[in-house]
Amino acid sequence: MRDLANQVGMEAASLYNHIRSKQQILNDICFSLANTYTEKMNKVYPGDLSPIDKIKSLVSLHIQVHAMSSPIAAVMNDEWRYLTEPNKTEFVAMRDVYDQRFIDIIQKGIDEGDIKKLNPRIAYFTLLSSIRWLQHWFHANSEFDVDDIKRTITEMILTGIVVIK
Amino acid sequence: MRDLANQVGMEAASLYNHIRSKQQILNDICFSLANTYTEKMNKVYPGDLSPIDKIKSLVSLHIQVHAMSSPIAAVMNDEWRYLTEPNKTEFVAMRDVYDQRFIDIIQKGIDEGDIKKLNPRIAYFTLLSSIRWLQHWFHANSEFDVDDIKRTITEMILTGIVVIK
DNA sequence: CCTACCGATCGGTAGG
DNA sequence: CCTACCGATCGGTAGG
Repeated sequence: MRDLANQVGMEAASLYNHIRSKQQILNDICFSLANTYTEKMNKVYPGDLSPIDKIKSLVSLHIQVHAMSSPIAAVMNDEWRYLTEPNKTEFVAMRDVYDQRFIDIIQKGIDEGDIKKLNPRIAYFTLLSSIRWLQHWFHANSEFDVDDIKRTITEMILTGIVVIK
Repeated sequence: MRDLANQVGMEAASLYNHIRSKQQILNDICFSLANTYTEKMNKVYPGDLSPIDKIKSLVSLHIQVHAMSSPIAAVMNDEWRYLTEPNKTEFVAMRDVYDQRFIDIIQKGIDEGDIKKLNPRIAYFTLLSSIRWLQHWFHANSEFDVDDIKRTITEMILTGIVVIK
């Protein structure tokens, strides 16, 4: 809190005229992002897109979030476990629903013959995880271009790195 | 340190008959793993394998490390930034060499026409990152089987999730 | 928004 | 390996 206060040019004690507690900041960060993801899933999941296109659309949001606000994404990804109850339980419940729907989409793709017969949970974690490095490496002055990243990551998830001959 | 002492059944102060400092533990963890990775790279990099087979071999080690000692992998991945000097500089230097050689292998695969024309740095980070979820999800009583994970992740990295028709 | 301060906790040492 | 303890730091409050 001293570091934070210093960044905005005041004493730590003065921060408490603007926020309730350190926990409240964590809470706000985690749920604002969780809501963004959940809203997107609520739109995409029941829609008419093919499973592959649904995955493309969700992956695109994940990359966008990491690129536009990577510190926020990093805090949610790494610090959600320090949420206090009952917020932690609520957060985990939201995440579980999101995970399950994403896995359902993968399973549907498998059933329709468009996605390989992989373990859908392993495929899901591998897919999502492949985006996470952005939270450490992507920042405003990054050497990387968002569209280049979006193209490359999406291509790798869909068809890998190997040239098929 | 109190938690750690409690786990091994002694007082925090007694720990210091066995270790020099908390920093020393972090140091030992980071460099023991960094050495494992560096030794493997020193063997694989100059070898006769094709770039694709070199990548397979390195990916296999990464998965093995995460599966066999995921807390160690998690500590190195997430806490190396709290290393003190001169250790931090040395660690980063080792990692930079490792990264560069891995990227060289990808570049060679591109030059030889076996790997798609992707940005090799983006491809490298995406590839490595896709393994990281194991540090949070894989543990002794995990629902997942190591060989199943190795097969699925390797396949996804190489040829993605889509069925080519 | 600041000064002054609190109780808890941290990594670690002295001395046995 | 323990008791006793230290100085630093943490999130946060009282009172203005």
